[in-house]
Amino acid sequence: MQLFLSKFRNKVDNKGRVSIPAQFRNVLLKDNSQKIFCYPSLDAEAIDAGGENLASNIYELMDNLDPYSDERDILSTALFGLSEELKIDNDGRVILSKPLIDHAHINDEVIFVGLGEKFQIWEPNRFDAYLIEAQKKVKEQRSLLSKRNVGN
Amino acid sequence: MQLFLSKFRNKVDNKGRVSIPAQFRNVLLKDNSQKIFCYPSLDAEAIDAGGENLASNIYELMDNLDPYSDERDILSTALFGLSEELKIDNDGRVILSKPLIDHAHINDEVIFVGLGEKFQIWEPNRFDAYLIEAQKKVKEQRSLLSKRNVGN
DNA sequence: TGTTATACCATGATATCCCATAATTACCCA
DNA sequence: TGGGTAATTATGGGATATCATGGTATAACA
Repeated sequence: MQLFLSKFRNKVDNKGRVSIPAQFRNVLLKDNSQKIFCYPSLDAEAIDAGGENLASNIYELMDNLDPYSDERDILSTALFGLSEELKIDNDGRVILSKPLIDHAHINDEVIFVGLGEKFQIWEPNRFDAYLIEAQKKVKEQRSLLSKRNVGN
Repeated sequence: MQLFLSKFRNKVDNKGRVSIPAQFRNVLLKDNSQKIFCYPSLDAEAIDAGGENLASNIYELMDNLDPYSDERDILSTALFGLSEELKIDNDGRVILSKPLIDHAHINDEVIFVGLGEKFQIWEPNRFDAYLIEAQKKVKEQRSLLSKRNVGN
């Protein structure tokens, strides 16, 4: 499978349309997708997205549950109920739904971030803040590591 | 598209009519249904619904139970006794029956939630409460769910 | 006859399709 | 290598189709 890599900043026009970066579209095509599968990210105020491959991963999770159990209904409410398949139009654009926009606090611009088998869609400022936090954590980890090294 | 995905909020007009979301209608068409098969949800104050596919799955499930078992009696009463087939009119609407409305405490608006092979119809406020619980459960179980993925 | 369900029509909002354009990138060949 | 040409891309706008929803008229019914 080809991976989603790198990041791109695109505009949301006044009809709510956003271009999927061409590089990502190419990955999706290899995955046989004319649509993207998305859901609100569990850990971040961002949208998780991908092609058939990502979708079927989620479907497989559900297949392991008893079809008529309470547990399955509850999990599929959160997984299927909050997921969406967005059609990619002839110009390579999608329209993000209101719930997804709200979850990620998206305005008139977004950042697409490749994460390998999936990608995320962020409001640019929030993504920057997230990056800074992430880098801070990396540095903390590193200083912990180097302290151990001092002992040698 | 063949699974019920995402959620939609629609109005119930003063004749009791509700539009089935177009996306769901498309799934039903693939399933050859001009009607929806509904019954009061066993574990929730909501309506379970789907097309031919759901109906036949439930028949099948019933067939596999011992004809004289309590389990079968209870299930067949709970499901078939209370299940209904609602005609979809030319504008894509159905009229919910009084018992279904009562079970789900529906007023003048509903939420349609896709759960994969079926969907549910909720009174919006009750759904919101249920969704919060569902999200909590997904987060709890996430490590379990994602461990299965590691194998890939 | 009054009541309820069904078919039909109207409308505003939204989504979808198609085309235009400017900017960028890929390509080719001297 | 350079420079010009052709594709690709992101983005905007207008026209058309679809959708949810309300209303009216007709048919079934009891």
